[in-house]
Amino acid sequence: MLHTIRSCILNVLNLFTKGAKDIAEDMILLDQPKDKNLGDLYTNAAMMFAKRLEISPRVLAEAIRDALASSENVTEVSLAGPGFINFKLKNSFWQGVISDVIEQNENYGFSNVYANKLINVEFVSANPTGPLHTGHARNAVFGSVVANLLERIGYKVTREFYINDQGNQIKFLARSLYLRYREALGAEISESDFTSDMYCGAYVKELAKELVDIYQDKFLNQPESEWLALLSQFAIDRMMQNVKNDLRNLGVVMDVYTSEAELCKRNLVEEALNILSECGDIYEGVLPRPKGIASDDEWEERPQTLFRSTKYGDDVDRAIRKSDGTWTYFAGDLAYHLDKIKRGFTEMVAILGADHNGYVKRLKSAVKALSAGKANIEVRLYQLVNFLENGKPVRMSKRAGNFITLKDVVERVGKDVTRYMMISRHHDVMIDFDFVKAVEQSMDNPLFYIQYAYARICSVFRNYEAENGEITRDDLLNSDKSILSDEAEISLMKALAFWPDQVKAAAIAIEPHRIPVYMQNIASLFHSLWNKGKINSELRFIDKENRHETISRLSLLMATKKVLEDGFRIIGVTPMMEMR
RNA sequence: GUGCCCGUAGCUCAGCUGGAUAGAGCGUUUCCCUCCGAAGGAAAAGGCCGUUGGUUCGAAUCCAAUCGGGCACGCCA
Repeated sequence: MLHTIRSCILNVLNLFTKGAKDIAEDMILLDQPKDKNLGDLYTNAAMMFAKRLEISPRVLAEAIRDALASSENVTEVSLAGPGFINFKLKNSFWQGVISDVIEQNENYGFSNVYANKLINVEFVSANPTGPLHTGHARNAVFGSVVANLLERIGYKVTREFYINDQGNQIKFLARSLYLRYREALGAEISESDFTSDMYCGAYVKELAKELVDIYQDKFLNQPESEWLALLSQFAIDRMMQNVKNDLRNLGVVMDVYTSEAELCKRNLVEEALNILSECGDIYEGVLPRPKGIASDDEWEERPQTLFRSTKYGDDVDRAIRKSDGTWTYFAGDLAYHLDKIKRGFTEMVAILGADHNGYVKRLKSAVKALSAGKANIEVRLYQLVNFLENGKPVRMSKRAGNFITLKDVVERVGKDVTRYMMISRHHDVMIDFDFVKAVEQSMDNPLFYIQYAYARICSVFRNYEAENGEITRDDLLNSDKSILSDEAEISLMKALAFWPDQVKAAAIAIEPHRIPVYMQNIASLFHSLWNKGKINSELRFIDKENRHETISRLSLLMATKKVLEDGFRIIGVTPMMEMR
C-alpha cells in the first residue's frame, strides 16, 4: 500500500539531474503526523534528499507536492515548516489495505530486500556442562525471533548452536561425574572433594545413576585415563539431549549444532592460523600490562603467540596459545568462524550476553581477517534478566548448583509467557522477570492484552459463523469496504498498512521487541473500535439485519487477525482463540 | 585506569535512518455493560527526556564532557 506513495515520491526524485539512483524506496520516510489535523501522512523527503540532489528543499517539496496532488489517492497536500509535506488520502486507499492483507495472507509482512542471501544466526551456544538456566532463556528467545525476522526480509537463515565440547571444563565435568559415580556405588564423598572448577549440581548425580545402570562398577578404582574420555562423551551427549529438549519446549529449534571437537579434528585451527599468518597477523610477542592491574607484582610478562586483532579494530592483540602449548578458547573460535565462512556465510549474527561485551571486537576482527574482509559478523548483546519472586530477587549460585533452570521457568509460567517477557523489551535494557507478575492477568502483563484482542476477533467470527455458516475468503474480498469510514476503523487500517514497514525495520535493526510493541498498538486500536460499537451500534461488527455490511466489517477484522497472527508467528507465541 | 550498555511521568517501559505540541500501561480521579467477551473503552492529572556544552532549518535521538547505575578488561570458557 505505502509502496504506491513511496514510488510516486521516488519518481519525483528521479527527475532531478543529479540523480537519485542511490536512493531506494525504503529510504523515504512515511509516517503519521502526531497531530491528526495535519493529515494522514507526512514525509520529510524534501529535506532528506535536497542536499544530495543539490536543490533547495523548498523547490523539491513543491515538486513532490505537485506529484502527490495529481495522484488518484491523494485528496489534499500542504507544505509546512522547513519542508514537511503533509497529505490526506482517500478512505478507499486505506480500505485497500484490507484486501491486500487478505490476498497476501501469510506473505503479508514479508519483503525480499535481501532475497535468498545466506545468513547465520548463532545463539544460545551454552556450555554442555549443565542444564540451560534462566540466563539462557533470553538468549534463546532473542535469537530465535531474530532468525524469524531475518527470514521476513528474504534471508535464508541458518540457526546455529556452537558446542564447546572440549577443554578443561569438560574434564572437570567428567571428574565431577566420576565422584558422583563412586558415591552412587557407596563410596564416601564429601563436598570438599569438589574443587571450585567442578560441578556439584543435582543433575550430575542423575547422570551418575545412569552411568551405574549401564556400566555397574566397571570404572571403580580405575585410573583417570581409563574413564575420562568415555565419561566426558557420556556427559556431553546427555547434556546436549537435555539442552535440545529444553529448547524445544521453549519453541526453539536449531538447524545446525557445530562441535568444537569436530572442528579441531579437521585441523581447522591450524588452517585458520595459516590464513592469518599469510596476512602477517600472527606473531610471537608480549602483551602490555593492562591499566587495570595496578602493580607489576600481579603481572608477569611472557611471550605468546598473538593475533594482530588491533589491525582490524580491536583494542589489544589477542593470545591464541596458552603457555602449556594448548589453544586458547579464542583459537577455537577462529576455527569455528573459519568454518562458517567456508560454508558460504558472508553475513553472520551472534547473540551474546552483556557479560561478553569484551569479546565483540576480537570476534569481528577474526571474521574480517579470516575472510579477507569479505564477511561480517554482527554481535548483539542482551542485558541480563533479574528473576524475582513477588518483588524479591531470587538468589542463585551456580557453584552450589541451586540456580533456576530454563526448564523450571517454562514449566512454571509457560512457553508463551516466557517468550513474551524475554522479547518485549529492548535487548539493551535489563529485565525484571517476576514469577508472580508474569502470570498475572493484568496490564502488567501486556501479552494478555494482545491475546484478548485476538480472542475477541475469533469470538466474533464464531458468533457469525454459528448463525450463517462459514465465511469464505471471497466473501471477504468481494465485500464493500467503502462503508468502513469511521475514524476508529480508518486508524486500524492505517496501522495494518504500516505492518510490513515495521517488520522490515525491526529485522534490519535486529530489534525484535518492536514487534510486540506494534502488536500492542494494533490491539489497542482494535479494543477501541470494539468499545465504540457499544456506544454507536452502527459500528458493531455483527448486524443481523444487514449481512453485507457485516461481511464488510468482518473483512477488517480478518485483516487485523492475519496481522496479529503474523506477529505471533514472529515472536513464537501461540495465539489464543478463546480465553474464558 | 580503559571499553560497552542504560538514565524519558510516582512505577515499568516505547519513541524507527535526527522531524512538527515526547507516547503507552500500571497506580490516582471521573465516566461507559438491556446489545458481538468490561481480562475492555473514553477522559483528567502527571515531564527542564540525568546535567552542561556543541553540531543544524530542527536533538530524547548525533558529538564532547560530566554525574549516577550495570557489565567487562593478559593463558577461564
